[in-house]
Amino acid sequence: MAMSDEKNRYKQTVLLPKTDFPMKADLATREPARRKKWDEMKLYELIRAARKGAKPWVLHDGPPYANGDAHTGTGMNKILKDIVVKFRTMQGFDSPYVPGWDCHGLPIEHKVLADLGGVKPPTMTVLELRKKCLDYAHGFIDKQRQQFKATGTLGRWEKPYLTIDPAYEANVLQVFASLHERGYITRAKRPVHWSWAAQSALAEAELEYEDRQDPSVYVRFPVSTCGKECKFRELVEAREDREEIWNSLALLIWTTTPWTLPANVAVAASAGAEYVLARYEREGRREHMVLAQALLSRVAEKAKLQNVNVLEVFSGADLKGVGYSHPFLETACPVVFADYVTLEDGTGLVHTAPGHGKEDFETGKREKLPVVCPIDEAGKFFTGDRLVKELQLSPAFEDARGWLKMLEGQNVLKANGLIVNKLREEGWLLHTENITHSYPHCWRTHAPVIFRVTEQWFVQIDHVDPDKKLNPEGKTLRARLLDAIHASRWFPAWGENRISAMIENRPDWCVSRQRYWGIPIPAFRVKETGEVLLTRETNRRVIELVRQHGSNVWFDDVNWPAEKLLPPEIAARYKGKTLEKMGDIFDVWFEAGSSFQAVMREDAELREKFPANMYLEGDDQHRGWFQVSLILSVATTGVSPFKHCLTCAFVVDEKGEKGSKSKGNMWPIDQGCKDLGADLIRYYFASLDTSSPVPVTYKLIQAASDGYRKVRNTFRALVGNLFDFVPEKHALALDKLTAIDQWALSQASACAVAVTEAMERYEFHVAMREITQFCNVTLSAQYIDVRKDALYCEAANSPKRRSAQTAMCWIADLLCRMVAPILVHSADEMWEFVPKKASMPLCVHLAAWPNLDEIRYRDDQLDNCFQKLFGEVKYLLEQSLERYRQTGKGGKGLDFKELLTVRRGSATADWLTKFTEAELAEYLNVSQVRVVITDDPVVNFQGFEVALNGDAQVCSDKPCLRCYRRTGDVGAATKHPELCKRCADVVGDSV
RNA sequence: GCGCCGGUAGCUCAGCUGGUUAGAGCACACGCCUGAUAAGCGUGAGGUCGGCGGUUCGAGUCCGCCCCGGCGCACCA
Repeated sequence: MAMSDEKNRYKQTVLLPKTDFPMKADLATREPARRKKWDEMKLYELIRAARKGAKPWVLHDGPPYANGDAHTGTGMNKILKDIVVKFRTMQGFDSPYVPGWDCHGLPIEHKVLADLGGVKPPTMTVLELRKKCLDYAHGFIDKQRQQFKATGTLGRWEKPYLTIDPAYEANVLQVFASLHERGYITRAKRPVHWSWAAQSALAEAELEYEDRQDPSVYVRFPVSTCGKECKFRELVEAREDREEIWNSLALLIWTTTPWTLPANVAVAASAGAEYVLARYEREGRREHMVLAQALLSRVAEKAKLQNVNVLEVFSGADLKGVGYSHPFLETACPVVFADYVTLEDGTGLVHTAPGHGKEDFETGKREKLPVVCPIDEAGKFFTGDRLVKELQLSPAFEDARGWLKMLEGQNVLKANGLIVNKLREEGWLLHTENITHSYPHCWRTHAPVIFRVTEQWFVQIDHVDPDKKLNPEGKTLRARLLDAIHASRWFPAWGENRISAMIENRPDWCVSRQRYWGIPIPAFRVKETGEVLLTRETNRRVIELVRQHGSNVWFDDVNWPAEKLLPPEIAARYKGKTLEKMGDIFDVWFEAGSSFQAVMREDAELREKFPANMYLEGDDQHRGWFQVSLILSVATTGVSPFKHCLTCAFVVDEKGEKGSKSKGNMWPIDQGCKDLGADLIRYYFASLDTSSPVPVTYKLIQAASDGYRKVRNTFRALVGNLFDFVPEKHALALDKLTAIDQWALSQASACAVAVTEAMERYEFHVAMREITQFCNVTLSAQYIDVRKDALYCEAANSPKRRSAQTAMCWIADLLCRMVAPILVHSADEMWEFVPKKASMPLCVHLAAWPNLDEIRYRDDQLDNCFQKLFGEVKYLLEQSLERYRQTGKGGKGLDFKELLTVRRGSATADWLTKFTEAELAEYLNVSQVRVVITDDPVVNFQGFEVALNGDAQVCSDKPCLRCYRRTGDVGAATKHPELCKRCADVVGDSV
């Protein structure tokens, strides 16, 4: 048909958007290609070179453990780090990222041993075992490196730091030597958390509290002797029935760890509490016992005691001088007093075993009680003479009742049951039941932990460093740590409180472990005398040898006997004696915590940049890496190793359960990147508040893809309209732009300011929200929609069109830069479509963050007018149009004209008249607008009096064949009878 | 048990120092457009702002108590 031909003819003159920037992201194939390109162009090195000499801003990587896959949690951590680094880099900082791995430690040793059948084969040397551990670690470093790189994270992947590097090991020893020289280190016999499954001491950070069922037992400890001055004795002696009482009198104690009963050496009471002497019957027998008054009824009820009578009530202090005989070892033990004895549970009489509890140990120290600990590394009772000796039994003890025989070699958990049964058989057991309580477990083996007194190396948290330079005020390390914490900034802010509380309460740090896969504590022992040798000189020698040969020198007795590890003059001093290397290694936390020294203060690229600007890890690191790093750095350098500390929460699954490798509800991060796209995953992490638990599932991430697509398509619309725009040639000056284009730039500036501020606070989800809002509302629904006519239909080089293009080009550039730290692949792809000036770098990651001083273009008046126009007038109009559409008289905006009635003198009239009717028609996407200013009341369709009413009316004017507008002047140009005047002018003679 | 943080539409989040009918995006329903098209635009529905009480002329916003979730500390004998 002729009409259709006509239309096609004019269509060719419409400047429709044109771009090769694909609408479909196709992340799965494009992302790997882009990363390959980055590798080939050595992007990371280019960035380093470009920022050389710039002000440094370093995020120091906390080393993930080189074991297993990198899952979503570790992946999120790396992504957040990369966002920060890319942002700071764009801001112009020299921001190198050196990833690292934690390579020593029990989990790897455990895995390797498990592959060997659980224990080190006798034929295998320690060196051979360590070699297997090393290979294992290397395998996972390579694997995880690939997984992390799949997230688009840039860094010095080819030269990471590894805690197994000899140089790193030497630095760990250096930190230790420095602590030692400053007096922080002590070797002492103390109760420590002991994992019998891992056969090693554990630090606080290596404990996990889990629920566990244990026997709760009430045991009678028979009263034997009472001192002469004993008030309790006088009480009983004053009674006529004293004979009967003495014959069946016991202290009633309570415990949930029956296996510690053999180590019992005392009973602790509260001097201030009220106790009773009670008579009762059970199983037909009459007995007597002492316990706290407040707990009598509860105990009596539990144990179903009959005819309970309180014979005497007295103060706990009256028990001074009471002695009892251990119920099965028959040793004579005292009653002591301790302030931690409470009346909440139990009997008010506390079974005290200094070998198996921290408080018991302290009580034991004060009361000069023996420390008994008959349990070996594996959590089993000693055997034979060793057991007798440890229990401090007299040589005459014959074990007539078979207790020792029963206990010998038993695991503590098994012993629980055995002891309870035998106590019951012998009649000591008043009552037993099972209780569930949370109990510390070994974080790796998940076996319950026990307290065991051993000799260990400790870092003393309350030590006062004598060095006036580092510690001018003579404070304890604990106090200085709290100062350093306060001097750092914490994101979120509550992190400061959390770690402060932990530091305030923490005990000395037990840094020794009894394992193979780690860095040795470089102490020697004189075999003949037991003297422990650890000096500045021996440390120096060992550090030097480890730096040259690695920590294996300590474990290589063939090539490196003790003498060779000692400085010659010291070896000479001990001539004739046998020196041996002691067998402890460092807690792995000590290694990781030394990274401030081994990496930040040593690495050629980072050396000058200590302390780091940021540490960023999961919030569990408040008691882990943050804490140990702080301790070691403050103790040896006097300052916190970081200025900012940012934490993220754990990753959880759709049920809100903590993701864990063992549960299998987490997937490897590279698999997710492959399936969903790294940028989408990055977008997802950046769009929610990572300071509270982060749910991560494929479904949730896919749901976020709409937001991602909106950014992509908005950008596409912008650059699609820039196909014929060359900034240098066509860009207009700011003051020459059309009002709506100026407004768009003003909005973009506001967005950039908000985004920058959010990024500075590391609140990426706020930044993403700003960007999303900007794309969805300001750009897509308001600005671009309205500018289409100018872009498509005005003459190619008309000021109006060039004005719109100037703004769009500028906004496209801004948008691309703002999303670059997050959508690392897509932004770089977008970058290729931003019209380039000569000065712009090849890759967006080499580009600068929008300079707020330059772009801070705001026009409040303009913002106001357009906000009202789009917010109020347009809404009014659309409602009006909707009413038409619902009657079936469908149609697009251009089929309508709008009558705006405004009350004269109203505020609305004030700003509305700043627009011409033609502008209003354009901005409201209708064909014509008529503004009527009236003195009469303005009434809306519901009959309410308002300042402004909008009334859409079907426009019967003929539509322009080219621009669809019904402007009323179609046909004015004789040459183009189907076109409006504007279009006729634009088309001219070209068709 | 103690402490910290949070509980706002189906989802992800805004709501500053208390002040008009509590917002946005997505999802949903309905519709428009077919010149951003595996796009775009519009309208709509949807919330007792965890619960109860209090302060106030007025509270999502302040106070108290309680419930739920997360976390930390302590859970010791």
